[in-house]
Amino acid sequence: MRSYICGIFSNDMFSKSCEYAIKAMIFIAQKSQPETRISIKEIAGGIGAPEHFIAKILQELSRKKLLHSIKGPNGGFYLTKADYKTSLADIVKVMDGDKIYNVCVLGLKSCSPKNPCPVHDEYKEIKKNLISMIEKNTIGTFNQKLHSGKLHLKTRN
Amino acid sequence: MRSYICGIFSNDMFSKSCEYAIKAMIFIAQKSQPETRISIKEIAGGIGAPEHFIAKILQELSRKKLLHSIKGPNGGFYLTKADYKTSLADIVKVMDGDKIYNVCVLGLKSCSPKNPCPVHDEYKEIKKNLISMIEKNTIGTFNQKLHSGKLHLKTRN
DNA sequence: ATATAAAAAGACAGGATACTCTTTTTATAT
DNA sequence: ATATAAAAAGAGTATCCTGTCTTTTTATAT
Ligand code: FES
Ligand code: FES
Repeated sequence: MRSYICGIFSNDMFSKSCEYAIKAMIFIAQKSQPETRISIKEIAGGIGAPEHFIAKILQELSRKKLLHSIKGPNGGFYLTKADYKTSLADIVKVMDGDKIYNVCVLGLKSCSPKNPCPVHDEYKEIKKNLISMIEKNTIGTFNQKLHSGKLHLKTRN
Repeated sequence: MRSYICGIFSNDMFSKSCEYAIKAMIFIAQKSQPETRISIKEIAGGIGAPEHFIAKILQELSRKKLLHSIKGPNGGFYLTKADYKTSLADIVKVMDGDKIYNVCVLGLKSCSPKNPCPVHDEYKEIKKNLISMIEKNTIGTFNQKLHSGKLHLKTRN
């Protein structure tokens, strides 16, 4: 058995970058009042991610307008009201592209009913649910749940 | 956006090794009559995998008794009747371990209701379906479908 | 204007998966 | 017994994600 730690099946469901991106968005939503800015250091500590690594990710999210930032003293990251409508799917697409919609679980060039791999039919429904889930859930909905106090963001339990 | 090709979400659902393992098992089941042996070369060609790479994978599957092999002239790989009962879950466990049962999609140390990450509840049902799917589907069931002629194994369409 | 604080950007190191190449072992046929 | 064919095993390479470090840019406060 390979020692590689895997996700749903063999790999992580999300890339590490994508995991951190989702957690960071949720953390910022939770911590920031509208227009309050949070620093990279605070975010990194809050979600248990390497500081310089999460910095890169925040830059990417910022470039794609999923969050906003201001440089200089008292600067930092923040979300606008509109940003709370960002879905998990939006984040995943920014971090890893839209492969989710056409990737075959067995590695065929593309997933389609015309060229189905052996597990295509079995996976079809699951895939639909997965996509529906990440499209429906937004940062705002997670934020509400977090305030109920039972959810965790840090890697180490 | 990173150029990394991803699976369900960001990563491949299965590792490449696991994909090849599943395809190889299905291919062998399809090609071999009981006790007929198939060579590495034939398997590699049949599923579109690198020859020496699939060799390693077949060795691993063989060590774990998911398939059988004989060395020497006229040697090769084959499946016994019992081997047809191998489930996708069995293969995944051999190739990548049983992380599927306790990995958190957001990278927490473990997935549990006591320490839920923000997407835990949304993911719970999907995870159940995924696990159920790979546990129910066996090499034998795929083999029957393959013989209907519409399924594909090779990476390139 | 200057110092400062914070993000943005660039370059680099580590580790794991994916893949290749070579040698060894073993069973078969002659 | 010997040659041969095929899997088993070992060693090494490439690529990519992950993570670290340093420098640059920019906005703020004094
Ligand atoms: S073709 Fe493989 S999952 Fe659709
Ligand atoms: S705790 Fe994250 S998926 Fe269960």
